[in-house]
Amino acid sequence: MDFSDCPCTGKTLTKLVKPLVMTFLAKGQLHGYAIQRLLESQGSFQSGPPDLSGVYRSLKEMESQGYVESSWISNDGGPPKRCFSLTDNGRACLAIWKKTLIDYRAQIDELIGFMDELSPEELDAKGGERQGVEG
Amino acid sequence: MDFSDCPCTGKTLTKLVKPLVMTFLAKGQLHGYAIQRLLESQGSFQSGPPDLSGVYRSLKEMESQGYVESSWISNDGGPPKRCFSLTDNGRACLAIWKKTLIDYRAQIDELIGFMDELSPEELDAKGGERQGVEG
DNA sequence: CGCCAATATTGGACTTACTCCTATAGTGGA
DNA sequence: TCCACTATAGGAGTAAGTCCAATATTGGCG
Repeated sequence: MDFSDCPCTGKTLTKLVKPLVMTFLAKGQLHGYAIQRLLESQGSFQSGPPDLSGVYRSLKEMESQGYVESSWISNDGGPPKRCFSLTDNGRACLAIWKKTLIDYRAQIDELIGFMDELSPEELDAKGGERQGVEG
Repeated sequence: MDFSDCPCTGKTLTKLVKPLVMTFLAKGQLHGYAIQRLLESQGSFQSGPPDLSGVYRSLKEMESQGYVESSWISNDGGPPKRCFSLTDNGRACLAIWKKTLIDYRAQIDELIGFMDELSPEELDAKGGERQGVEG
C-alpha cells in the first residue's frame, strides 16, 4: 500500500505561515524573499518549506488587515524590494497566536495520547478483531 | 482592536478530524452520529467540535480510499445507521498519522520556542522600535 | 554574445479541510 | 401540533495552502 499521496504523511497540514512570518518580523524588517530563505533554513517542515507565492500572498493579506506594513526599498544591483515590518496590531495578533498555539499543541498531545493507548493490533497489526457496536 | 474574526484565535486550524475518527474506530465500530458525540465530549477543540456534515464527508472519503468500511444496521425505533469500522489499510494509515503528528507537534514546539525568545516589546508592547533591514 | 542562475514580486487555477445552512426521515414527549 | 433528538447527506462557501507561469534585473560562464 502506497501512502505517499495520503494526508497521513502530513503534506496537507497547515504550515502556520502567518504566525511564523510574524515571529520573524517581530525581530526586524524583512522582505518576502528573505523571509522565504529563513523558512527554507528552518528545516522542521513536514514536506518542504511553504510555497513562495503563498508567502507573498500571506504578506499581502496581513498588510490589508493592518498586521504588517511595507515600503519599497531600491536595490542597487537588483530589482527593488518590498520591505515588511510588524505593526502594533500585528504584535497583538502574534501574542494571541502564541496562546492559541500552546492550546493547539495540547490538543495534538491529547490525540497522540489516545494513539499511545492503542494496542499494537488496534494500531497497525493485521487482522485485529473488531467488537463493540455503539448505539 | 477586535481579533474575534482573526485566524490567530485558532478558528481556522485544522481539527484533525480524520486521524481523530480513525483513532476512535481503532477501538471498535461506530456510526457517524456516535463519532460526533465522542468528538463533542472531547472538549479540547479551539472553537467547538468539528461540524457534523464534515465528519460524514470525511467518513465517506475514507471509505472510498479503503481506510474504513461500513454496513447498514437497522435500528428499531429510529432510522437505520451506517456502521463504520477501520480496515487494515486504515490501521496502517493511522500508524503513519501518529508519527506525522509527533513531528508536527515538534514543529509547533519550535515555533512556540521562537515566540518565547521575543522580548515583551517585540511580542506585544506598544511602540517597540524596529531595526535591522535584511538584504 | 546567448543562456542560465539567482534575486524579487506577483497572478491564475487548483486542492484540502474544513464551515454554515438546508433537506430528509423516523421516534417520542409536552 | 410542534419541537427535540437521532441519523445521514448535499450545496455553497472559505482558509490556507499548492503548482505553474509571467515579469524584471543583475551577474557569471562559455
